[in-house]
Amino acid sequence: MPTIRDVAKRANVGIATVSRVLNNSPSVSDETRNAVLAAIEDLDFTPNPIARQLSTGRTSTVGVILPYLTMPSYVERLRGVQHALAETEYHMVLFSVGKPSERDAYIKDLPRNNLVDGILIISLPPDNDQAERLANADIPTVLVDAYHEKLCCILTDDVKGGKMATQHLIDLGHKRIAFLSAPLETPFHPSTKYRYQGYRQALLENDIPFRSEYVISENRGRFKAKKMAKKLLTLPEPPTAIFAGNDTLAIGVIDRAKDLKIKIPKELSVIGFDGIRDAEYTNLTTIDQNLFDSGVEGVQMLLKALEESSSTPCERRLSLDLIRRRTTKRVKELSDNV
Amino acid sequence: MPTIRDVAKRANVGIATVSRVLNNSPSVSDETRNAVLAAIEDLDFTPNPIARQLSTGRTSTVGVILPYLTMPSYVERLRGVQHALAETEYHMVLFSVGKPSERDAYIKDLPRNNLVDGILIISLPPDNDQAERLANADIPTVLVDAYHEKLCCILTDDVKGGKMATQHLIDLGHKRIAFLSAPLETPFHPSTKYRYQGYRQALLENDIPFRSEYVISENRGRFKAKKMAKKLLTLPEPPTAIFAGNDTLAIGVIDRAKDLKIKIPKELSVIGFDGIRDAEYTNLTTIDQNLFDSGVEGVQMLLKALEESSSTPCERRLSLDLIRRRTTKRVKELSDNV
DNA sequence: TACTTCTCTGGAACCGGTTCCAACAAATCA
DNA sequence: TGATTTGTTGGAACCGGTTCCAGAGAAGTA
Repeated sequence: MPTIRDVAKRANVGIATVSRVLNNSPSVSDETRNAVLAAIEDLDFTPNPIARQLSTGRTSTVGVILPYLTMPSYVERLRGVQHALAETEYHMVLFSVGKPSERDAYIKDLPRNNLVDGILIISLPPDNDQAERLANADIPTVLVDAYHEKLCCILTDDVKGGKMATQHLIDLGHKRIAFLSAPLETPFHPSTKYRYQGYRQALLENDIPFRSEYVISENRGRFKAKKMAKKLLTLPEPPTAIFAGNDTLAIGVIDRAKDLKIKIPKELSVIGFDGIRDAEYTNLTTIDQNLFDSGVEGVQMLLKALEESSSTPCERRLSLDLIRRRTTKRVKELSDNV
Repeated sequence: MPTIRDVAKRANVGIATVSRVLNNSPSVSDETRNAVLAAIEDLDFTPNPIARQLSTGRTSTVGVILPYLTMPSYVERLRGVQHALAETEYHMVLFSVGKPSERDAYIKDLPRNNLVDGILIISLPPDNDQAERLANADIPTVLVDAYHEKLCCILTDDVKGGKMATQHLIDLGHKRIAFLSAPLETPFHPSTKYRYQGYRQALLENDIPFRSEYVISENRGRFKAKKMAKKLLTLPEPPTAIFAGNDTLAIGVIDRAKDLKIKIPKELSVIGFDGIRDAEYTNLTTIDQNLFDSGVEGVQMLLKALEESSSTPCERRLSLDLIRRRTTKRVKELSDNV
């Protein structure tokens, strides 16, 4: 592999001049520049990025820490990150987290080891210690779908979204509204819990009594959602609407309802949360939290921080959109039928 | 940030000795080692990986080139890669490809720029020129779900899989078997075309006449699959079984069949291809091509190549498993009903 | 005792870039 | 004309590790 010195020798110039040409420095005469470019061409020279990284201290790499790619929402956010980074000089190193200890290890090491210029953490809220350390690190960090006052964040208001979903059902006349989700307490992201809080608030504000038998949050995954849905739908007084903690679960609910010959939306309204692609395919009414955009905006915020090398905490709130499709309907017609 | 020289000074040793301690060289006395370790501790020293990379020439990084994460199968393969790499010292840099020009650029640059120690290419077959260059590069390449004689490959026999799927339907007594897929000619991966070839072969071997109206390959995505399925199912003589080019499409077919009140599997058998998670949720009969394992094995093959620094082409064929679930059934019962 | 061998250690060179600084020629100014 | 500025250029130092090689001292051998 030819080096910058080989190029210098061939072009009869100094190594500093070659470096100037490589970095488009204006203070090189056209004549010299052309000679250097010719030498580069002749030798098929490519600068070694590692050497450049060592001497500049910049790696042109962004580290992305995110949960193991089990849920479509993580994938969609990652897609947004990828899309936004593709247009830049930055590379993307993926650190996928399967258990809390891995998360802690990555968050501890990454800011210190000079491997990346900036960090993007997706759906993994750091604790106070970690946030403190990240805020004081030499490189910037942006949280996507997680909040800490000391850091820059791209936020989704899950409480508000939970309220929007529930309110939509209430607006359609529903009073027997169930909430179905994965377990509320998780080692990772608390979004499900917030959505549940939104559900409770909406009920409260509309004077609809809370019924604990209408809340089921046991398992994750579409397969398990079907089991949970059966419990709800075979209650003596089943709900007329179900708010599922995410789209995947909502699709499971719909599957089960079809199996039980319950017509959607005529006999049961179902609303999801996230806005994943499957929701579109299945015509699911949902709260779209603009997952892809969250990745894009996370990158943009990080790039800005890299440019300014400022590290004041900042936050950006993503919009939440109610997407009405074909799984929710006015309850009036249901009453008519009964 | 403290450097190795700071540590050396503090421990009253030479820098070479500190380096030896960092690399667990046996030729350091316990006394000296402890002194160095104490100094490292005192100064909170972390070795700079970039500097190490420059002097050793190794980056401890694997580059993964794969199509934009649109299809669940890519994600599942990536998950396998991630899983296998997590247990090693290697990091993973992601190069996601949206259009052919990006693929070509990555394949051209990555082997030359010293950024990664090895390359994993997923579902993107290189042309002869590219393969030649990859084979002659200083770093090893492994293809996952793609073949070239000059390179190491993890292979899935799509033709065989297509045959297996079709044969399964034939074994169940079906004769009116349709094939529904995304377009057969794509700028990227030809797997769909191979599956189609398997379909044709199975028909031929079983003396079942090919009917062109039973082949539809227009669009990709579950949503579009529903439209294509309608065309098939409203034919004057509709098929009794549909082999869908992948699981996502198969799920679309099932959706549409439900809409049309066609009972599955009683009135229509549906088989998919891939073995994605959604197939399990929806109880879809499918050809499981062990996507996750393909990623794991790709990494293992690459690690082996990195260790041996040999570059003889090699190949490993992944098994294909027919997973019988609830969307295929003997056609006899159908005939009984008619 | 003298010599070889072995264990442990440190200095210097090296990886391949960037950049500070000094130098020189040509151009500008007084 | 001499002094100063401007435009280019090259050498050397630097980034922070690894590693070759030489050397000191201890241990082993004749």
